[in-house]
Amino acid sequence: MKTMIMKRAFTSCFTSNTLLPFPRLGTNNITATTTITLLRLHSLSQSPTCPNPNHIPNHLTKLQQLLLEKSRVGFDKPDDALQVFDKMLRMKPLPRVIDFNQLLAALVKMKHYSVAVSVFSKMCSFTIPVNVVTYSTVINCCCHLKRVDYGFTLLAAIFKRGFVPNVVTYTTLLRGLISQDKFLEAELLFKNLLKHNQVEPNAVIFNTIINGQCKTGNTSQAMMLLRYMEKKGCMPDVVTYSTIIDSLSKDRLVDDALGLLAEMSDKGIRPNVITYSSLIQGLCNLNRWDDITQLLKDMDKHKISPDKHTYSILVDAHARDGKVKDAEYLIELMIQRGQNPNVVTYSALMDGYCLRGELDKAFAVLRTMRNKGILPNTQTYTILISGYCKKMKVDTAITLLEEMPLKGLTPTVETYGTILDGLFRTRRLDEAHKFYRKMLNQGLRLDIVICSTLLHGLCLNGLVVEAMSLFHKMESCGLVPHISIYNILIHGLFKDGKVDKARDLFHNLLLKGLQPDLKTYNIMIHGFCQEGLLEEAYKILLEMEEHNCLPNEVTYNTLIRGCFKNKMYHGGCVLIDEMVAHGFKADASTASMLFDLLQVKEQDPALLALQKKFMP
DNA sequence: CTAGGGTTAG
Repeated sequence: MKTMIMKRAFTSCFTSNTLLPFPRLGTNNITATTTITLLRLHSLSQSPTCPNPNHIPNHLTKLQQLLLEKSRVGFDKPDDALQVFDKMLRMKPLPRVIDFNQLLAALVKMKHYSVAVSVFSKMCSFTIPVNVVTYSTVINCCCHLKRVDYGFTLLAAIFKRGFVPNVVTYTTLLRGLISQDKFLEAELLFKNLLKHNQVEPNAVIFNTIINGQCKTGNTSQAMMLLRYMEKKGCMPDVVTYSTIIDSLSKDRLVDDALGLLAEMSDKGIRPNVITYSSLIQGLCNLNRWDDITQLLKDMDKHKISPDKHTYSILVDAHARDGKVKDAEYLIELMIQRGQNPNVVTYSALMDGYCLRGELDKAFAVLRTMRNKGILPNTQTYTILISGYCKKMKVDTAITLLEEMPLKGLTPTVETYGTILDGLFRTRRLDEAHKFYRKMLNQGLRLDIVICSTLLHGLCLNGLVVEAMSLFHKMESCGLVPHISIYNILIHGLFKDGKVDKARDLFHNLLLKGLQPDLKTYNIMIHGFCQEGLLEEAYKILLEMEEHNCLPNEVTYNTLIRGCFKNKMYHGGCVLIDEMVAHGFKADASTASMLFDLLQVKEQDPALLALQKKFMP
């Protein structure tokens, strides 16, 4: 009870009213035994095909063989495993713990987590001996079922029965916490485990925490933890390096990632296909094709074959870059090399066609998938729906949306977001409202992204009042508005002529400690310029410099046009000089405005000065 | 040697 963990465990124990038998989780449609399975099991257990029957002293070994075979090949369905389980229950003497554990492991392999949990529950009610391995396996199932709380209940049970949780048990729980976005709790638990010497940490537990740090955007801390484990004599392995390399690649710090690749190779840790795939993805995002070619050559040299992930990354990169033909070729290539493309691969290709607006081709990909027996999933549909919406073909998009449930697919907020965006952009407000209600009725929760879509759509259609009320609703729901949400609203308010409200909202975000971004400032400058409030616009320019948010080409052009529009020719001139000094150029719109001004005949000295300055 | 935990694709 000295440690955090113990406290935690026992708290969980008391908060959950059932310790044992284990609460049933989710649905498990375990049907009655089938004759066929029974017959197969029967023939297997008496099998003359056993390599050497004389070496099988009793039925336990046969069972072991069966289990080994099954955990290698996998049960065809959870029922099979349950058959084996029932058979095991009737054996005398009872099979060893290890055999039961193997059975659970086989279920985990099939991802039938809730079935595994109910088997465990039965084991408990039949008082079949279990050990810490059994518990760890079941904790893992709970974590996969997004019930880390039950995982901790089980940890309490481990203590209660006098078992000692080990590094695997804790690693499983840490991973469970991290997968539930509870990284801080995971980190705290980990620190306490080390502090109180509750575990002898190994690479896997470190890797789990490192992965959590990477997932929460703390790659530099992950790097520090890597150095720490080296210092403690726990050598990082290929997973440690791959995890950080992947994170660096996603942070666009591919050169640092390449540095780590060199480092691991120096230390004799061999990179694998995952390491290379992560790097290739990072390079793809930066369009560094030459480096990609080099890495593929390295892989070839080290006899590491690209797998379907590697190919899918490449297909996706080419497709997003508009090179759909190359993407098609890559798919051909991967098939030739025995890596079968799957739904992810084809969805990436389809996305490429959608981006190019080639919807017929995108739809053809869907047909190809069907011909190959690859089932399109929710994301496939969302990509296609988004493609149709972008082309303003919202009716086709709606048809696809309505087709989804017929295929057993459930639209996500993302799917609805795409449809709603399409409806707003085609000004079909009643339907937008209808689908919004439908989305909520399906139990889908609003998130920041869908809110941005809605706010943008409402503002686009001049419904700023409705947008503001949704904004307040968001805040009361505990959704923390991101700066881009403010950008949408401020822009909408200005467009609607509500300068005071726009100004208020801007000050509001400052009060909340939110940092305006370049877009915020540009929107403010644009809004003030439109209203002839040039001084306020200029003050924003000074403000952004103070806040280390340097103005860009858009900032200057907006302000310069604002000056000209308001006949402040001298100010415009000064700003043009300043802009040029910063290495920016007048954009098309400013240039054409300037060109028009050169034709104006007026006795304004500032205008004459301007004309003199810019007259060819 | 024998059961449980870790890294990659939209």
